[in-house]
Amino acid sequence: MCFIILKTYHDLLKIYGKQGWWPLTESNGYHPGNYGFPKTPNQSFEICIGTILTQNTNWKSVEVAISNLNRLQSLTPASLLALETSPLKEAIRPTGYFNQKSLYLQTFADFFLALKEQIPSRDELLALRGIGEETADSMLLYAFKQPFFIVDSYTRRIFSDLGIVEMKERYNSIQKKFHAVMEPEFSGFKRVQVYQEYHALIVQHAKLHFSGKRLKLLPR
DNA sequence: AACCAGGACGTGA
DNA sequence: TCACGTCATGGT
Repeated sequence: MCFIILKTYHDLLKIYGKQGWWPLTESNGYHPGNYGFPKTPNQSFEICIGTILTQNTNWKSVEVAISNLNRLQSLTPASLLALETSPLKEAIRPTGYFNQKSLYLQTFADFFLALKEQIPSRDELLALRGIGEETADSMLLYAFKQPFFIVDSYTRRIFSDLGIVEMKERYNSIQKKFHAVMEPEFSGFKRVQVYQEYHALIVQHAKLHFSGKRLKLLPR
């Protein structure tokens, strides 16, 4: 298992190169090789908004929604919180679930303001409506640079196919396996970079080689 | 024309 | 805990 997790990471990196996630719209999208992002609280906030909006939805739709919010000058915590409900729903409509997501976004904006630029704990995030384990870890890893490996549906598919996890295995159980392998190999901020890249590579690979639930090609 | 996309949550068993 | 149903738009 240890070998497979590390080898797959290096294989994907070799095939696709650095992905430079999280894609930030207001700073010209991708920034491969530059791990300085996010540089400002507003950029961190934009990432968090993206993690909520992309739930069970295509990223292209999220880009449209974030662009809409930016046009309304509502991409900051305070301005998003102040935005009326109906224009907010209209702005994020392309991502679907706009009734719940509008509530989730403003709940989070309120929480983000109260943080005063401190780093939230995983439990604090999980206590918020609309933030489950994957979304919490996405925020922690990409917006707050904390070493939490993200387990999404692609991760389950790829690594269940490789025989080291079960499709309906508990989130924490799968995450532990990755943490156990990666932590001894990498340390400190390096581990954050690797977790960021690994998840991005998994998504990139899955986007290109999955059709529905069927795997068309495995890494090598 | 069904199927699914970088999920979360509520419900009844 | 487990298995389903619901939320909703947009692309293939």
